[in-house]
Amino acid sequence: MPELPEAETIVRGLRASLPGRTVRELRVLRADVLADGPEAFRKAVTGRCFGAVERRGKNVVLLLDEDRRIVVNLGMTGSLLPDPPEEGSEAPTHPAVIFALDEGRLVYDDVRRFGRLEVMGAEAFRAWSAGLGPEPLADEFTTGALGEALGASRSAVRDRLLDQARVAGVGNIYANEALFRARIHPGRPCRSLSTDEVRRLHASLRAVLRSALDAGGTTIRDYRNADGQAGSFGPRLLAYGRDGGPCPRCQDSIRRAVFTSRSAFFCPHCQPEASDEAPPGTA
DNA sequence: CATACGTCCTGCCAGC
DNA sequence: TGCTGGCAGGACGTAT
Repeated sequence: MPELPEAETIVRGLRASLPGRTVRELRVLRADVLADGPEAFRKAVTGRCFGAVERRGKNVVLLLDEDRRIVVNLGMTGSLLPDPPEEGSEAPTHPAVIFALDEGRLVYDDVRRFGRLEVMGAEAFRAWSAGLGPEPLADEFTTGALGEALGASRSAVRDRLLDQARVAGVGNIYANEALFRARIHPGRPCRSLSTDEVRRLHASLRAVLRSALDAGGTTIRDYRNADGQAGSFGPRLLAYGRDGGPCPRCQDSIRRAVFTSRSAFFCPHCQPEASDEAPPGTA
């Protein structure tokens, strides 16, 4: 489940080796990860040279010459691994696409193949990026920007945080963690949040993303998944995956609830379902 | 428009 | 012990 911190960790790893490398040959082992099919992809990337490596939300963006980009949506278990592997990097277990470079290789590895690779020209990329919400770690992402993203929706705040068109880069893990830290129940309707709750959520979301990034991301299970470098943030998750365990704040039991077909983790004591804050609009 | 749900895919693990 | 069924979930497509 690569989210923003995991995608950014992959990006930083690739920056050491990828820029300046040329794609000599493409080996497609799993065509279904290529959004526009293997032939179009091969044609679009073969002979081209990699430039900067960037990130947008949970997506890794590999710049190519002539203002083209490979946008990599990592899905649940995707990763981009340099071969030979860098220090501390996992070896590929389920290679789907192999870029043979003028020096070494770049492997797109994906166990479940929910990930997708797509080549975009400048205009297509602009349009795609414009469809995503703001970057939560950018300076422009103020409390007001989060408030706007949540809006007056009746949707659960956890679900809204997962909507990439509202905020880019947040997945189920960090949504739950941010809500725990902000002491907001994940099922609360967005419109019920007070100004102070939005402020707390803004601060906790940015804090948890930064901390996870500093730790190189989260590796939930050690089965060959996700991030190239096994992240060390897992043990520092306070609520996610800890149902039945003690709340680190009040020692009540963390609970798991499923809504919109996804698990939510929360402390029923610290994150009451009904707000005890001032009603919306009065704060 | 918003919301809900099925679909993709494989590995893991609880339960028999 | 070995098998099986359920579960995990990001994003998209279709339905309401």
